[in-house]
Amino acid sequence: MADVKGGPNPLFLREEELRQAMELLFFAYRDFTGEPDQILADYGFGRAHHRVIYFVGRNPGITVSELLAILRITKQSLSRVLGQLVRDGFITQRPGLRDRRQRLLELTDKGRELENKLTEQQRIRIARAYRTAGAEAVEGFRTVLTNIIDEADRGRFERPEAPGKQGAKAAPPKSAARR
Amino acid sequence: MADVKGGPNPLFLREEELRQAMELLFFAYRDFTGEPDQILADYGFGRAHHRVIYFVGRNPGITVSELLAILRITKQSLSRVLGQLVRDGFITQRPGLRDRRQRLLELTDKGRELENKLTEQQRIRIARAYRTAGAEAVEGFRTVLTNIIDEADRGRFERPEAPGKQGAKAAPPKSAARR
DNA sequence: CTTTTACGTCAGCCATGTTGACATATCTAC
DNA sequence: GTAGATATGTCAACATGGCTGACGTAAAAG
Repeated sequence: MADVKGGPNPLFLREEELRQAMELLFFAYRDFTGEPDQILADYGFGRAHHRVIYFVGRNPGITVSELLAILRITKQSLSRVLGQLVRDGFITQRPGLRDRRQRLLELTDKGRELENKLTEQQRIRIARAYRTAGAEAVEGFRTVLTNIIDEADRGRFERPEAPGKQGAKAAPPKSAARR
Repeated sequence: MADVKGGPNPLFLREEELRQAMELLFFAYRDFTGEPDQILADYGFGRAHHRVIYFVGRNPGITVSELLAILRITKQSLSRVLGQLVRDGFITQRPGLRDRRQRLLELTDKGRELENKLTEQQRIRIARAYRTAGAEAVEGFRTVLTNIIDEADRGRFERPEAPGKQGAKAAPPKSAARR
């Protein structure tokens, strides 16, 4: 951690730096996801339910395939938790207008309530970290994390002020406007 | 991010900003952990094995309880994967010197080899993101992530140049020097 | 000497991922 | 309008990796 500017072993420093990043990700994700679990347990749900509720809440009218692409799980796995959430009245399905094979997903009021309860602690945690770290650090946080993400999904996080390659994507992905 | 100092709807922007952070974490972690899995499958292992191998490699001589505290799982869960790794010759155990009830864990050569294979892609991914984002962004990334982590574990990531509260912790946690 | 600690183990349960096969409704193209 | 592709669902079986609870042993600590 001393030995900046071409010390005796820059490769070791690089390695150490990379490993610290990996651990930061591990610990941050561990703690970030750790809190909502008790609430979920009260409902007989797990993290998978949380993820589904979250992304349906964020993308009202999302299709099943879009959700699958985000979560990167099989339809059978999704079907299990999604089925429960629909049966228990947290999510509604309705056929697509243009394509009636699709099941457009949306949170019910009950679903929105649970979503809010679940993410509240996470929002507080992030807000605290953002406040403590300051705007400049937040900018760096976003930049690095975006670059860690597979290129295919970076579009979700494009900033309008980005100079250079600003394609034509301002809207989220494809969903959201299919109601 | 626009709309500082009381724009039309600062609360909405804040909410949006926080949700983007949550999603950045989700996608980054999804892609960061996604790659090593094929390699693990070749060995008949899963992600749990990877985590154990990683943290034992990082903290040679770590005790079982320390590992449990990092992973935040039960000893029964750890025992399953750790047992396999020891039996298969990736990790060795030896009794502690001061306290012979402890089993100090260490990677074997075989273990180190696998560790390297597993984290290689992850190191490449982080290195690419760091290079693209630049030193300043990296600094912000570290600052924000550290603040997302539970206070109890932030010590692992303390920087020597940090002004203000620099306690007396320079060495990692407690392990590492117990051989 | 008793209690606490560090670790292990057996047994069973649950959540959540997987593969493979098959069914149905609907859209698209020829 | 029929054939094939697509969106979704479902059944069955299996693996991983969490969990709880109970019990055991060796060593440290009082």
